[in-house]
Amino acid sequence: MNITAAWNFDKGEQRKHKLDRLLKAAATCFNEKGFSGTSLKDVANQLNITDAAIYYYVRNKEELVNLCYLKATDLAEDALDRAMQDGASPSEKLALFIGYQIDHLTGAEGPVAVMSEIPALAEEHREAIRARATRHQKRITQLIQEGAEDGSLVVVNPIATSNVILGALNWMPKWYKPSPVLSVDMIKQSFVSSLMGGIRS
Amino acid sequence: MNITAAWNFDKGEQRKHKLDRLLKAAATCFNEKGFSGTSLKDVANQLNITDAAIYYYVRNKEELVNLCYLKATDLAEDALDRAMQDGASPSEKLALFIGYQIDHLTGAEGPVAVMSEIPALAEEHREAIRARATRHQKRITQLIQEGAEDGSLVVVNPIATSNVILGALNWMPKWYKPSPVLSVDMIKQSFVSSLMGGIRS
DNA sequence: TAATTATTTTAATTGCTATTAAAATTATAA
DNA sequence: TTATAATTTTAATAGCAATTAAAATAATTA
Repeated sequence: MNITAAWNFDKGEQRKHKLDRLLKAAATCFNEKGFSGTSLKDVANQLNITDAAIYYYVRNKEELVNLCYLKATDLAEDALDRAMQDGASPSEKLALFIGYQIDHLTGAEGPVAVMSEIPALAEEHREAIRARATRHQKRITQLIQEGAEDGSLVVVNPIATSNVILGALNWMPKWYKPSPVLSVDMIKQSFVSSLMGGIRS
Repeated sequence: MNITAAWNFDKGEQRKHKLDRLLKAAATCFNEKGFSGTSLKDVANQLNITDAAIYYYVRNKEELVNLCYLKATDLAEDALDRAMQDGASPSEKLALFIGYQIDHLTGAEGPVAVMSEIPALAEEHREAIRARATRHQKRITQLIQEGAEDGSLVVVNPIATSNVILGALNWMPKWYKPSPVLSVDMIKQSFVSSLMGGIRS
């Protein structure tokens, strides 16, 4: 019985693990060729399976993007949540967020899909993702605003500034690949320095 | 004869103008739904013509993206060229480049297509675009480097920094729309302040 | 081992979309 | 006006890619 339970557990885990690999393969393709430019065969090839096998893990292609975008959203929110917890000042929170998010984008949970084809989502999913993305950006804008108010940040316009920060981060999966010449740590320092030095007072 | 020449001139201009409108409609669609996610019918609908009519102006869909990407590349290079001319120090050149590029992204030449599906290009075009994009980024990296050397900029890593700047700019077409609350001028100031303040010594 | 369940593949089917050719329309020139 | 050239549309064609159902294989359980 213990054994049975253990096996069942493993099976569930195996399935989850395979879905995970599927999402990673999909994200890789999407970032490279876009959602619509990626065929299920492209994704399947990366995993040495047939395109039809994908349907065992996912209802359809749309669900595949949706899961990728949900994961991307989860990670972004997680980075911000943790930054809010760990940081003392708005300025520090912002710097931590940038670092945590870069960890996600370059870490083992990745690759993270760039959310650049939200209109391709089914209406329900689209609105859900949009709402969370909007909320996320508002939280960051708010943080910048607070920093401006308490004097720890010097900001021309909080909305534009949040777009600068999120733009630089969103674009990362487009160019990043592990490299000895440009370590993740170097990237983090550089991003924080470039993005924060300018608005930190 | 003068009249004939004038008419011929106008005809050529009209054709050019229509191609121009075509490219703008295409860029709008591409930025919204991606290259592969955009059908020629989508583009045609924006212009109140039939999808087949597009083939009078362009050989095929691939040429359409290529022209969009060529235009995007031209504009980016133009912004940098002019900045190099007009600016005195590396720091000033960089700031001018950011401003000029935002002018392009928000101005009447736009919308400018985000070059996010380069793999969709035919091999020849792809390599040509890639080469120019690489060169463009190298010039900016170089500029940052020079600024670091002459002490006008403080930089952790020039490559990462150029990615921050280009990422923030590349992402702009994804969120920008004319708005009275957030003027182009405000955006320019904000971008320069956020992106430059941090690396300016 | 035999039976059952899970996973993957093979082999259709279907619809969409790029592309083309021919026809129709519109504009220009004589 | 009439002929010629430019532009657009209508009406195919053709191929790809998502999806599905049925069959095959592999794994698990009894």
